[in-house]
Amino acid sequence: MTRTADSTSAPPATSDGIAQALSLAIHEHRILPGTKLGEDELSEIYGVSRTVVRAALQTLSHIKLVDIRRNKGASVASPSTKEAHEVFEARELLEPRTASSAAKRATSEDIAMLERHINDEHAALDANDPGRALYLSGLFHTEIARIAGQATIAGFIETLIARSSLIIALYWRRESALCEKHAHHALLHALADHKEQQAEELMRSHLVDLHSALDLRERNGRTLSLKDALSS
Amino acid sequence: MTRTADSTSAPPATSDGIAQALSLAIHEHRILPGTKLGEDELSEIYGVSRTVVRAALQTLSHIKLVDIRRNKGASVASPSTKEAHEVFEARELLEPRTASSAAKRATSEDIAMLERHINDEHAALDANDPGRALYLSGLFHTEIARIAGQATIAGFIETLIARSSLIIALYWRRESALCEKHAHHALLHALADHKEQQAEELMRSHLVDLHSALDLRERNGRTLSLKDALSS
DNA sequence: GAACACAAAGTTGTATACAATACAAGAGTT
DNA sequence: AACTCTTGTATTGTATACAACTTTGTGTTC
Repeated sequence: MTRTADSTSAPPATSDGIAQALSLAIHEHRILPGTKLGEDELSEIYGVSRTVVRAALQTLSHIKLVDIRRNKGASVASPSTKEAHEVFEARELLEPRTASSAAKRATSEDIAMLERHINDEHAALDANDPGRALYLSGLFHTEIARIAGQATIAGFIETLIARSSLIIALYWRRESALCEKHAHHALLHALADHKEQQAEELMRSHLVDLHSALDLRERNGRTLSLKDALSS
Repeated sequence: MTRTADSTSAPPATSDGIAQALSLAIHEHRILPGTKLGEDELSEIYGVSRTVVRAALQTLSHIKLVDIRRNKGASVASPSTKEAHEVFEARELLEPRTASSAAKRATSEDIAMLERHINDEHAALDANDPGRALYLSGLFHTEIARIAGQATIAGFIETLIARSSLIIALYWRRESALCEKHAHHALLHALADHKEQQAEELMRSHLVDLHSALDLRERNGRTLSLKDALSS
């Protein structure tokens, strides 16, 4: 473990560093949708001026991780059910094809890295750290996109996965993440064996699984996010 | 106050307004790839402080329209040939399916709006304003994505089209934009008649056409952009 | 004359001060 | 008691001042 061990101990005094730190905290569900992100508060935490905090928040707002409203400030975004559907539909459009490309191009180092990610994910689950497990689970998808060698599409997928993390925080239904274990393992084998079509199909069904594991009935998520916000 | 009544009639003193004005200028090829965008210069032009200019530039850098390097400032991005391929491959993945959805959902008002856009585009060509014609041509695509009702994917397509404008500025080969005329007309009819599969296929071949109309041989585009920069 | 070193000018990065807006509480009136 | 208007506080938006860096031009040395 190179540089883990600290939640916020390594202070990233730069704008990108702060954006990344906040992004990680959101991915790991340590900050929940709806949480207010005051500029003064953050600038004190990271020991920089509001200027750089504002830049970080603007960055995050571009990938729709935080919501900035004029004269109202920034808060962690809480996607509506409609947005949730859109995000997963976009993933279902992009990721299967990307998995296919990845299966064609994956090297043995790539496979080793993915295997490492899966192991880390299991370790996080065993350590009772579901937030980190979720983050690593997302990383598995972004790495596949990167293996596919399409940086542009990989960037899109990265933002979609970030938003998925918010959606899961708001609308997740089942307790079991066991299905994922198998799905990721199966995907890994398909990629290692360069079975393009199989990888594509596995990815598609995996995403449909995730999508259907959400509770997206109409009772719009705002109220739920409000409740979350109050609890903090 | 030299508030020059100027090119873009209404002076947008806000950060988003400036970003939009610059984006439009880039779309219309009034600012070419590689052009330096000094903060002082822009802040004087728009009559605001560097603070808001910086925010606008950061926004544009997020959609890869401008390139910001630390301590070096901002300039209009000039995509490499690799990036150009990626952008069009991403479009070929996203837009056909989107056109299909649009064909299913298009209302008569949607069709009327698209028709208006095509007419405007022809008018711009007749008025010898190819930049504006190119911008409107891109708008045609973004409007189709919007009709499809997938705001997330529409956002992706919007950024891809913006980058396409840079790519065209750098690598466009043919003179004739006539092919587009027919392609857009044919697409319009397919959408109006709700012929989903036909719309999907037309969009795909249209994009392949555009892609192949680029000169993306390896002699990387940086030099070309430099030449362009010198000519201004 | 060419190469290097250094100085000066200009540009970007960051912090701080001030202005404007939104939110909350309280006083006063009906 | 309910409502509204006013006032005070807190937070965001913008401008400006200062620091750090990059670049450019000049002068010195070999």
